[in-house]
Amino acid sequence: MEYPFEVIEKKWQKKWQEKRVFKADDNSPKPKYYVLSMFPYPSGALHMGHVSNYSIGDAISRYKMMQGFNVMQPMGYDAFGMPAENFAIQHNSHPRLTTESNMNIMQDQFTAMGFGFDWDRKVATCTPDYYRWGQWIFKRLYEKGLVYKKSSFVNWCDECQTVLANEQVEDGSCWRCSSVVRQKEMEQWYFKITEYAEELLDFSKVIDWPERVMSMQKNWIGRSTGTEIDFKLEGSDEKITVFTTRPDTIFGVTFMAIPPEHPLSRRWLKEPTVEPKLVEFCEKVLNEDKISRSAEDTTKEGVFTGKYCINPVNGDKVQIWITNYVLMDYGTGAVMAVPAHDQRDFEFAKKYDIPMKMVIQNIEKTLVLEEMTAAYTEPGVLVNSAQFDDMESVASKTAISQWINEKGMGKETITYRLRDWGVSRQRYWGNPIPVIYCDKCGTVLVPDKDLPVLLPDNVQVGKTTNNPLLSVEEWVNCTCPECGGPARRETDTMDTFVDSSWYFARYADPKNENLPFSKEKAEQWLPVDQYIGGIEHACMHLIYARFFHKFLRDIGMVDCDEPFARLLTQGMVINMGSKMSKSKGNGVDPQEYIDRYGSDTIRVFMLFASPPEKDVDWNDEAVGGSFRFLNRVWRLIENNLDVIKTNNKLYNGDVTLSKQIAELRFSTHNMIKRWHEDIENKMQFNTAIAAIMEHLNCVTAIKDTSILTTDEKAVYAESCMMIVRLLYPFAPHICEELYEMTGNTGFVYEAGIPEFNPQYLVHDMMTVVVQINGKIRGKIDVPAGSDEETIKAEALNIDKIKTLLEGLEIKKVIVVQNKLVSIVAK
RNA sequence: GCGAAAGUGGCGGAAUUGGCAGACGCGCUGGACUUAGGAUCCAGUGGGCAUAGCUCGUAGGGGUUCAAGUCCCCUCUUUCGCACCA
Repeated sequence: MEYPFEVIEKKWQKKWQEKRVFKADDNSPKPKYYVLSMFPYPSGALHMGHVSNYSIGDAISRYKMMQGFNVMQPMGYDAFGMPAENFAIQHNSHPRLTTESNMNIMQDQFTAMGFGFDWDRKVATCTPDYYRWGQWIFKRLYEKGLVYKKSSFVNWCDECQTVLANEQVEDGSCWRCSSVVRQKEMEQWYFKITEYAEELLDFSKVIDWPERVMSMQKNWIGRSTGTEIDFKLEGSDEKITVFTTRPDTIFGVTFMAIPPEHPLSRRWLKEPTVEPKLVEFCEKVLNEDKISRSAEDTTKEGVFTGKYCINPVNGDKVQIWITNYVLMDYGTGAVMAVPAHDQRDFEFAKKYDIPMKMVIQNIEKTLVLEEMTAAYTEPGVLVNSAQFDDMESVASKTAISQWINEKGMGKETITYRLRDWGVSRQRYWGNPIPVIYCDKCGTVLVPDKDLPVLLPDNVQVGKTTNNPLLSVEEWVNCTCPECGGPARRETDTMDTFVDSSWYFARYADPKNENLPFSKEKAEQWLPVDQYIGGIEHACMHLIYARFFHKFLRDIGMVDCDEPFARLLTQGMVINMGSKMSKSKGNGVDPQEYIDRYGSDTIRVFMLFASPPEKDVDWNDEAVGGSFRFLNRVWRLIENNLDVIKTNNKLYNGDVTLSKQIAELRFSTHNMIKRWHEDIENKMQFNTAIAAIMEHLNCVTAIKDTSILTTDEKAVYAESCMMIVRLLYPFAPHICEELYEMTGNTGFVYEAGIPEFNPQYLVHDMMTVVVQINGKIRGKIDVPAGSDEETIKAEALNIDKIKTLLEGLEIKKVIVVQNKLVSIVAK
């Protein structure tokens, strides 16, 4: 017989809703606890990843409710984005319709899973009352000089007709349609996230983040200290600035390398005397896609420009080459090439027969320039470096850098790998950028009172090769807010990562019509105490959100430094060793299993299968195991209703119990202790559940309760009820039902959090292991707390030990109280 | 190449201020009850052997220690992140 999960899950979902159990109260006197799981993209169905993610969040949330916190666990939808638009194109529909219908379907699934979300705080990023405030924040960023527009080369997908972020390009192809991505020069709006690079590297204000995520972000931001050095162009006052981390090699520069995108390259290409092969080369490189151009095995190529610059430290004439291996958007976009001491420059110089100059000699003084087959990049002693000769190369870095600074030839500086965030997207289904272009007034921001710039519905999605919004003429054409003359709207929309960069703050004050959220509400609820989501967001969403939060702090909207105090990155749900995906055909639909076993079983399986940050391997048979476990709990309570009902809470603690029942009491309190530790310290729900299973085994070993005394029945009743209460965060529906069946009123969490009694965790007798030379040879039971001498004597008195020790000399005996005796004998 | 994490039964995974390796679950084997079992219950389940016991065993090799999955050194493998970042 299976327990009636279908009936009871519906029943309790309804009750929770009726009693507003998960409503986060703005006026509660209880301390707040904000649990947040990353909101989903409304794809139309919850997948196993969501179920796993939200089962973790819900377990934490309900645990905190038991502890008496005023818990806020909100949920919403990351509802803008390209998939909806592409789907609409294919099915000749409208993104708004499909998105709304998808959100409705998912809402039903959320309900069926019974997750404890406060739906009154729901946020859907595609609604005007949400995206209005994204536009508002865009304007605040702009006012602070953190938004700018520039032309640069970006990843462009012809098929999808939009710019792609770097992470959306896989092996040179579009992640969605697999067509080849090319580089296209476009005007784009950028957020100056680099302004916050230094602070984003500082994690001292987070409480608990995975080391892994922090190091990924540090790596991504890529702080690098070095020196900027100015090289004057020959016969001109104009200069070309390089960034180098190796000022110690400055005397060894033999050429200058710049990319085709460099302003000087672009200027020289337009000169009438330009060599055709230079133009040809630049065109070739610029048309190459970013991925293959930057691949490690790409051959280094270049063309000499015929121009020279002057090395400021020694007046050397330096050839300027346009090359394919220098990046325009890192450092200054120009590299001083030192072939003798940089492998890339070495390869290039060899290929084009450019001179080399050795300026660092190894300690043994055995380096010969003509015999080098690779650049010498190790530390050494400076040579050919004027007054710096004989200086140790590492120490010379500072000395040379200071000297350069004093002479006004350059300065020490810090460069980041992190680039400014390009937020323009040439697509329809996103947040309109609140900008108007006027022939007279130039770029004008839409006044606050006119926000939001509404996304029009009557757009011809997919019918144009330009921005879809261009097709809505009555929307594009507008009047200039400043001069009242004719003007045009910006037709790019914002990257959807902008929408998700502040949603956690909107949940604190979701209905606010005057601001994104009030300062008071933000102070009340932020930071998020526990954030849960996938590791794949480590370098994107989680950096963007920290950036936004710090900006919002700087304009006085929030007062904490970090948005997410604790972060848990949950693993993926995989099937037969690989990630579930449609293309692999190994996806598993949660709904099928909700129907078969109920949501409590799915939750228990997810949480029990492995620790939350590890991948969960989906296993049909093991799910059945979780179901069996819940059935065993159900039967235990159902079969013992009388004993539990009449004896629960009767136990007064100070009575004699049979050995078995004393052991049962130990098991109960041991379970409570382990449950607390596993959840509180390690968030290891798998071992917390294992502790409950072990205890269940202990309870079910008692077959006949009729022979028990009243006190023993009370202990038994407690041992049963504790299962119901401790299982609650993981399998809430069945626990609410069992709690009610056993004569309780209200909800399980209202009973508070069970605490163990340390008194019941003390055993009278302890088993001590006896080792001879490290091997276990026997065991003894001794009264707890026996002194070392007694234990030692007991151990040496075991017949078997005596036999084994015959003819041996005891060198040493180590006694560890309550644990073991280790005898060293020869 | 650089950086990080990890390697424990047939499987998912427990156990680290060093102290009985394999908790809990899946699977498997045998049994009970059954017309039946994808139900339930009981027993067993790391390998080997001369099987009341002994012995080997936490990727491999060395070391420290009375005692090592846990600490130290070396090697291998896997996963993830970054990858011409000057």
